[in-house]
Amino acid sequence: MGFEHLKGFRDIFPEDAQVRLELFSKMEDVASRFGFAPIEYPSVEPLDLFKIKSGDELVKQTFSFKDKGDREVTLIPEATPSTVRLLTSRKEISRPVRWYSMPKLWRYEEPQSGRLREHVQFNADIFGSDSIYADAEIIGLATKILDGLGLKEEYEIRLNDRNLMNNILGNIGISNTPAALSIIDHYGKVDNDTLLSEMSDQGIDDEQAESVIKLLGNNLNPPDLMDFLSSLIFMDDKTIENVNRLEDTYTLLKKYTDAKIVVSLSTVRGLGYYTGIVFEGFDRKGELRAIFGGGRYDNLSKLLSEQSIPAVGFGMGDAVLEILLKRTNRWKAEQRRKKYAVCCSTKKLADRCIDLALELRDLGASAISDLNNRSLSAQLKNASSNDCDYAVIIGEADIKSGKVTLRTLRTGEQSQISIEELVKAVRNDHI
RNA sequence: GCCGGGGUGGGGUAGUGGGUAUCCUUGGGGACUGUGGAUCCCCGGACCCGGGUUCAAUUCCCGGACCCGGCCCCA
Repeated sequence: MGFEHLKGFRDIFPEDAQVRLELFSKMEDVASRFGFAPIEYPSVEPLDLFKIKSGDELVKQTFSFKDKGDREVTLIPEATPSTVRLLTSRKEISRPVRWYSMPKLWRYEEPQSGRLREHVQFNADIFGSDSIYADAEIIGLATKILDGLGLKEEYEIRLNDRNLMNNILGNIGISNTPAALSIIDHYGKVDNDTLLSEMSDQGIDDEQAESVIKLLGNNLNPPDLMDFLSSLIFMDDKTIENVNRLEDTYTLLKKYTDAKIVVSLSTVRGLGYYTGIVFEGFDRKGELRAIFGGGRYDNLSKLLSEQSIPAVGFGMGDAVLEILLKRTNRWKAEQRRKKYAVCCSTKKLADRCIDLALELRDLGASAISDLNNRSLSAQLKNASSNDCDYAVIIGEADIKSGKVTLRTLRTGEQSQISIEELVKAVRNDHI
């Protein structure tokens, strides 16, 4: 019998792991350029940390268990509560705070495309600013990451604002806002008749429901939002203010990216704790789940700590991103140091191979020598299947004159060069 | 939790109610007496698991786990 990974988990082999490593490193590089500092937190936390925010539905989908001290603990299903915990535990940190992390997250549910039971999520937050500059900066970070991956033409950003939606719904006469938002979130997944009956179940009359549905269908060019809304609903001062804020954020965001940006009034994000802007990134073909998503959550720190700290952040999971990169033929390793296989013609020279391999490694190259005392032809075969760029062959005759054979494996060309020349060439390759 | 689809060596496949389960590839070893990925030879490796029907199940039936996708939910 054999063992396999658990359902919804992944084994990742070198050909993918290498690309992932580079992907993560690019994300961190952009975050660092934006002045975001890395944090880490435990993979196991008290279950209560997540109950406070989201309640039973979330708890049902966690990998949770009782520890030996009879405490309810869980593999973390999201990054934000832990991040807020770190922030609120150190009151001297000067604000605004820009933090990022790349945790593994777990959710216990049926796996499907782009959603697994274990995934890695890039997560970034800004704490201590309630301005549109923070909103634009955090979305800008997400766009710079994707743009840096060459995806500028492949995705779009959908913007909306929770305050705006609350005011619109209020003006229409709908009081049960959370229920209405939850139904709005279904828009596009179910037909409009279903939406109508869902609203009806929540005590929203048909006229109100029709007014809402009329708002949802279009992805708007943000500058057109004011005219669009004015033509359909009553605009009080508050709503006008919300629209202006969203349009101003859009204007700022244009500084960061040329990617497509729309206002999508059906993008509300599921959970109730968002308090301002909400946003999601989608592939433009609309085939995949959200690439990233986030928003402003000014009340969460109060719930967890009694401190009131405005916050805006997003998460970007590895699963959907990987699918998108593969579909657009961008899933390949790029930066790789040159790899040398140091081979010898006879077993007697094996020790010389070790010496030369060590020297090449010191110079920053990747170098291997044979571990199994195999024939030269086997060593070369191995070099080729290990994806080496060059074979350095140490032969009996050559070594006496201080030379080796440098063979370019891709072309088969080879030449005799002195070890000094080799060292010089390798060094130049790795400056 | 629910629904649909799927399974033969590591990958890709042929085939069958009955005999040592086909072929390609990958992997390991060797030959070619110092140049690989060529050629030749050798070796390893599979019918998802359990139950049922049957003289006989990899094949038919049922169930389960797993994989792919969808629902629910979305962090």
